[in-house]
Amino acid sequence: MTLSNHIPLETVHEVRDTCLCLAVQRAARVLARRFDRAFQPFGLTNGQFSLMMALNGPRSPTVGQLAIFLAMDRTTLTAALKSLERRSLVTSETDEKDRRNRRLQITDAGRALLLAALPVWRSEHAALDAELGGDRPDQLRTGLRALAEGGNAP
Amino acid sequence: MTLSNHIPLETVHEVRDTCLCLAVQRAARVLARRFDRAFQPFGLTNGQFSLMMALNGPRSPTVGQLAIFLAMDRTTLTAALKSLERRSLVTSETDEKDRRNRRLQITDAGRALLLAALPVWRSEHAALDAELGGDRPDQLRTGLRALAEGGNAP
DNA sequence: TCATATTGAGTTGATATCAACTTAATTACA
DNA sequence: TGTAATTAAGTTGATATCAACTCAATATGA
Repeated sequence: MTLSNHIPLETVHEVRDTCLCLAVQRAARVLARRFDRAFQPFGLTNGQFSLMMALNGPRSPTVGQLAIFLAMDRTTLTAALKSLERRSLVTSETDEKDRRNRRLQITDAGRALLLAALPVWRSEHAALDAELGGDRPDQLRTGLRALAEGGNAP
Repeated sequence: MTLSNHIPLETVHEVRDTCLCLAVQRAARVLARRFDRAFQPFGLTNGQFSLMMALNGPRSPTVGQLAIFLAMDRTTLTAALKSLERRSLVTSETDEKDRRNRRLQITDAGRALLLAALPVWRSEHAALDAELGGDRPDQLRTGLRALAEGGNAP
């Protein structure tokens, strides 16, 4: 190691201890694994659960609208939808008012699967809240919302 | 839509507003994009920046140790290392004391690239801290650490 | 109306993610 | 010592992620 381009340990620790990007990626991996495993008996991932839940609103969202809601790149969503459509859990149809739009719907089978997974989400999430304890869950929700809203336009 | 398996809007909103997993995934995507773009001039992603920074400690970590630190699956890390080794930013060698272990090192070229990217990390992160304002950055760090420590064993 | 700009969505290519499984080295204990 | 259990790491296959680019439909303005 040349001294000329050495990086002081202080700096290494600064990044490790303060970088919100690193902290969020770590937490995201831990929670993704945790909920993926919880939903595994239903053949769902945490992302598929969130996606399908978002299709239960009063309006049929477009790909773009759903991508913004999930703070996800549109093209990532296109790929994710492919496997859900293949499994007939979600369908889509061209919006006849504006044929550029694709309106997404959850199917009865999708809704049934989601309903079956819901109690698992509730208990897993209650356990998580309890583990964090006190104000932390709400503080996290507030902070994470601010992070996501700070730039959910891919 | 059959009424028999309808999901009440209340439930949809409950998941949308309280699910920490969804909130973390959203924030993770937003921050990953933000830092990926900031590091783009250096040909680095946020993950590569964090990974390489972690190789600047006093000890040469093994694949497994680094995976635990990043709360990442070991096999994901194997794949990530492949492209960094191909670019000669990172090297590895078998630990002769225990030949199952692979010890990872950052190269001079890797350290130079990291040093060049460091000011960008500092300014981007300072901007982020400022956008969040007040206690939020520290509250987030505390909460995210608790989330990650709650289960960083893949 | 017609040409241009804008918008919504998809494809391609690269990397990221993890489960399930395999291989190799070491440790434990009979 | 020798065999079984454990540990570290890798491979394969599926999905996730996004940048760069393309295509089609709609909107805008001369």
